[in-house]
Amino acid sequence: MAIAQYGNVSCEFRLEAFSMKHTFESAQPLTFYADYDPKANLLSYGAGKLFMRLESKERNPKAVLKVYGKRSKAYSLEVYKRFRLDDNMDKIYKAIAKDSHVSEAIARYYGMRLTLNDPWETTLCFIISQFNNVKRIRLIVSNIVERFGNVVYSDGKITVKSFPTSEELKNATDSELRALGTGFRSKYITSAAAFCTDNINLYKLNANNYEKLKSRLMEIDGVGEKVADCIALMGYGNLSAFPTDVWIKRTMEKLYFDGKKVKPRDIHEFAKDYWGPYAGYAQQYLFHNARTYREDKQKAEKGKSSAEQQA
DNA sequence: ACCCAGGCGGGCG
DNA sequence: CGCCCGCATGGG
Repeated sequence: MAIAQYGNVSCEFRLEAFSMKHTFESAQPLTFYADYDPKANLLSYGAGKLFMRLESKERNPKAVLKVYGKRSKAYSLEVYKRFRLDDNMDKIYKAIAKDSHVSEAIARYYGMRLTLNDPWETTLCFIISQFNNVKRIRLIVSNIVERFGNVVYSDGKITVKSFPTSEELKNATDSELRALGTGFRSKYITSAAAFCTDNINLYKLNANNYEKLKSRLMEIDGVGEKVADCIALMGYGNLSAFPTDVWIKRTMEKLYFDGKKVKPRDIHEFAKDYWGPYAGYAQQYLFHNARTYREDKQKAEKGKSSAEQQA
């Protein structure tokens, strides 16, 4: 593929630890509707009124991240912020790699970053995530962007739409949303959209006060403790948050609680004491490892057994 | 057929 | 408070 067809390079980042592949396979809000081409390691998506196209040349552990688009300072700052490129991964890895469980996950998914997403976008994505799986979350979010988003880029080959604002969604009808696959979550979506438009300003919440932030977010219909943690982590960049979903619960019980069933409160307490201010990064590595390494092992087993059958 | 998926709100004790 | 249940939908 000719680079020219992507337009001009607007900025370029040389990074010590950045993997677009692992970042985009790790089930974060922007990956729920981005158009990602793993062969070219090229990502396209709409963010607010921006269109982003990024290409990563990975030279593990060094990477070059090229950004195609408008050559402006605001644009490059947006990319910088969203991909948390100022995170000192060396320092973070040292802080969370306290045992082989985390250090092995870091080795496998070296360069995976948390992303910093728009608060409303994160809220909607994780309301949809409840009692759902990643594949379907991706589908539903894409459907919503396709149906309610505005075109931010179009070149004849690819069209990219922005994520709809709460105001753009609050008047959506129930049947309209259910047609997009939202199911029983449809009422949460319209209720949250109205609340975030009229009763709370997500853009004025204090990102640094973890407990306060979480309790404010839980005022939103359809946002409980787990979803609030996801929003705090990926929508506000509060790295103290430790979202405890079914995967993390199982993983934590197995690795740190001797296989015993424990409550999310016990897990939060452990995470806070053990990983401290970077607990959120530990969570993302354990979560991605639990899902992906398991899949890879299953594929390997499958390939092995079929190979044995053939032999 | 049955079980599971980045859970939540409501109702009950 | 804590516990239990129903909730839509598609894939393994």
